[in-house]
Amino acid sequence: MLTTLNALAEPTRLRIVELLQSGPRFVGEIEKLLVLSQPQVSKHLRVLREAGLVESTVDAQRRLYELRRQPFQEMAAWLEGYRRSWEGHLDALEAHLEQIGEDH
Amino acid sequence: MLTTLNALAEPTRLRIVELLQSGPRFVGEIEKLLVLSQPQVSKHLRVLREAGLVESTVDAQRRLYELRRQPFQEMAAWLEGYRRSWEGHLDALEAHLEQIGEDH
DNA sequence: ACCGTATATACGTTCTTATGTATATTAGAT
DNA sequence: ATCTAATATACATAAGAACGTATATACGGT
Repeated sequence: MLTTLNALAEPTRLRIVELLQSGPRFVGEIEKLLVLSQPQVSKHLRVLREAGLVESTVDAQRRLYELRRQPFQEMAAWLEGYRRSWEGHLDALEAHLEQIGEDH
Repeated sequence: MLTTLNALAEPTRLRIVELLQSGPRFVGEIEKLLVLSQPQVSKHLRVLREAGLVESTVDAQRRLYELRRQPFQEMAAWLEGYRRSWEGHLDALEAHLEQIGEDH
């Protein structure tokens, strides 16, 4: 979770991830679309790759980068814990409704 | 989103947030439970507070800190975008099955 | 074999941020 | 009014990370 959060908590990397949400892109595409220097893109992609957020496939001398599902699923699962911890805090009405629905 | 991610992308702060998931705590409690220096706790709580992740209420000279729901809900909503983008991206087989089932 | 294109890496520099130590603030108790 | 407890802040230092510039690597085309 920490490595995922750390990778995303950088403005440029978050922009790259947001871009990749629309589909896979080559390094050069990212560079031009987001107006970044080429080494900057490669460096950030490396961090994202090592964090498991993206993976690349080779196409001649170009590399196509795309998002991996897993870390996003893990974040969602992690957030579930918080959602539940709040759901668990039932107020009087909710507790009553819970009670009523119990044996259905 | 960035400020939220940034606040969470620090080991000590993430530990504090995880602790607060179990319920509100005083600064001194956090300090002892996580074995941190007092200024360290205050500083991190400040970052979390300014990022909107926690809020504090005053009780005599102590301050009770607790999580705020909003940023977690926002993260969940943000992740929804990614979940949907994958649901939408059908591969060849899925697209075919989709095609077949079209007029049912 | 050579050249150009695409991407990655190395290195130095700067900026940000976490930490420790010391001190300020605030509130309650005596 | 003074003392103590709880928390926040200031300042200096150190560690990590991002950026730019230069260079290396890998691959296709000629």
